[in-house]
Amino acid sequence: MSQTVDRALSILPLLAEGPADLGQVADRLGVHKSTALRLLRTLHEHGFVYRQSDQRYRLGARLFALAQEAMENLDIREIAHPHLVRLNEQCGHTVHLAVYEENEVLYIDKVDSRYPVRMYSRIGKPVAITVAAVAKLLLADLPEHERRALAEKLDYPMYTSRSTPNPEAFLRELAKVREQGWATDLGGHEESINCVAAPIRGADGRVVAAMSVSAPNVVVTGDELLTLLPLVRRTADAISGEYSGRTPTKDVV
Amino acid sequence: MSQTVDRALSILPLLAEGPADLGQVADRLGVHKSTALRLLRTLHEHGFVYRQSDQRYRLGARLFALAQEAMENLDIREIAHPHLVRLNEQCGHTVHLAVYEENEVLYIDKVDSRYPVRMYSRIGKPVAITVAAVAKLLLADLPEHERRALAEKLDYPMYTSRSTPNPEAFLRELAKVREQGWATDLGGHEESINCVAAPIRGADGRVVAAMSVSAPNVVVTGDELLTLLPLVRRTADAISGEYSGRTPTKDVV
DNA sequence: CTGCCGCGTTGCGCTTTGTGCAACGCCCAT
DNA sequence: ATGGGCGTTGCACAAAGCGCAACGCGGCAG
Repeated sequence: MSQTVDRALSILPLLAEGPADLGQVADRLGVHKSTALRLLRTLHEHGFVYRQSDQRYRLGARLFALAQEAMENLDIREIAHPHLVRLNEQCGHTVHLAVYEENEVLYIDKVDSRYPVRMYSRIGKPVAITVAAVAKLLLADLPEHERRALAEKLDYPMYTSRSTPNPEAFLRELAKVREQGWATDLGGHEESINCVAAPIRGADGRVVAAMSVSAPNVVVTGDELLTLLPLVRRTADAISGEYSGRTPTKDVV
Repeated sequence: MSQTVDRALSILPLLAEGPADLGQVADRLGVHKSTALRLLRTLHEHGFVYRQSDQRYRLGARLFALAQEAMENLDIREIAHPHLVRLNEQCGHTVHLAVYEENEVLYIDKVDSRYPVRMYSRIGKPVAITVAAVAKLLLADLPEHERRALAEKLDYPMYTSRSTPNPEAFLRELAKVREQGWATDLGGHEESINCVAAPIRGADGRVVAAMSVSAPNVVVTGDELLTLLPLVRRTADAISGEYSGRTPTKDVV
């Protein structure tokens, strides 16, 4: 809607691919060099862009800072974290927390079996939305038409022979998940990894996040993992309770 | 320089503090609501901003994607990674890679003793610049006046009794580090953690990154850790060699 | 040593673009 | 019912961002 801002923002993904000099930026934006210069300068002032010694531009540190900060201010994440840790202590496996946002599913927290590590490494990268157990839960809760529309336009990469192959199968799976209130991924993403997941709901009953426990086949079989389901669901419900018990309006300071 | 972009970018840090509604954004920007709306819309189209169910805006997933992508495209990181892994295999301790950028030091890679994990959790957060061994190396290489100016304006938090207390001590430490070509942090950040670090240099001899090995006191004493210094330096030199051997211009595709 | 080329940079006149205003519609709370 | 708060829209005005052309600088080649 705003041309200038639009152009400026378009620079960022472009630089994400790698450093570029003024001319390259101007060309790829389809604007005059002087225009690109002004935009880059503005981005620079805000620290979104950095000028390395060879004069080329690359993305700046401010971007990381923002991503980091945004992450830490997610309410659900904050509330859920201690629960995830406790679940991890109880079962020993990797625990994930994920949210849905505009056609993507993001991991926003992780507790690994060894010790707590936020798996930022996954953030931003498209999660395997067609197979991940948490993704199924999040998508299963979308309104009918939105769910259908999304299913149609997704890609269905066959990570393994058990990956969801097409929109029809996916929608069927989502219906099932919606019905039963939990989800699994049995080797659909990586042959030897199984997951069980449960939804976290807000006060209105809508699914606001999903959590899962993952373990490799060699440690526990899919069936054994399923015995953890009650525990996972209980944890998810505890988080749901705490989340929806919150005061709905929370001031921004 | 560009008012519109300037305003739009100012929205992002503001939202990083927490979700905000249109009125709040407009107020804090000092612009009319309709203006704020247009800016937010543009940000939204680019996925930098997300509208949650209560209509309030928060930072969007695209931000994470960008931070992630930028990270992965850092040349040094790519080149260094296998070396870090090998060093980790040899000594078993945690290995870090860090760069300096506009008054901050960022970790850009990590190999933990257990298994490889990118410590993105640290990214964006200010590294303990006054005590970290890698920070000393990176700052020691700055031009005299810049180094001095930076040292003056830094804070000197006393993480432990061995933390660098003030600018004078810091500049002395940097001079020493500059001289000897390596650095340590002996319990300056956390009482029981020691690090040894070595610089990675570009073709022109400037320090482009620094790497370190960290281990808790209980595993190896500071003195024992120092015996690893030759290995660390050799690794750093190997990375330097490979890095500066590169073709200087690298096309952006 | 000198002249050329490529690059980033600057100042400027034109007009597109972003701006603030005021009015509207919606929802919630009274 | 009714009022207030909020997001949203259309519009007229002028500010702002735009591309152009010219400049300065450094590196490379003749």
